[in-house]
Amino acid sequence: MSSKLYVGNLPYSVTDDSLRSNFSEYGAVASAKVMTDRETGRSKGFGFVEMGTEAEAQSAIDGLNGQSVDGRSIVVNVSRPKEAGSTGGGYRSGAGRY
DNA sequence: GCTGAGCGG
Repeated sequence: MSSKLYVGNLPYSVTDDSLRSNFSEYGAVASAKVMTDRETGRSKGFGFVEMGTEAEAQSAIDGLNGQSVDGRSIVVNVSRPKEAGSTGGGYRSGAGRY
């Protein structure tokens, strides 16, 4: 399931609805969650968006990754990318596959 | 009405 997208470097103006709207353009958004600080109530600057399918997720990445939003380049990538190579250390094989 | 780590629960 690589339909989970990690969105980082987001402006504090972005909210769950904003992410959903932005990702909704590229596909069906299963769930959009912006990590807003519970204590201060401000956005942490990153969020998570889960698409219906991986294709839509990749489409959203290809469309929103590295794009300038609010004058800042946002980062859109699959949640917890699997770094191929090294054995052990990091994430275990299973989730994360292009 | 601001600032800035980046993978939530």
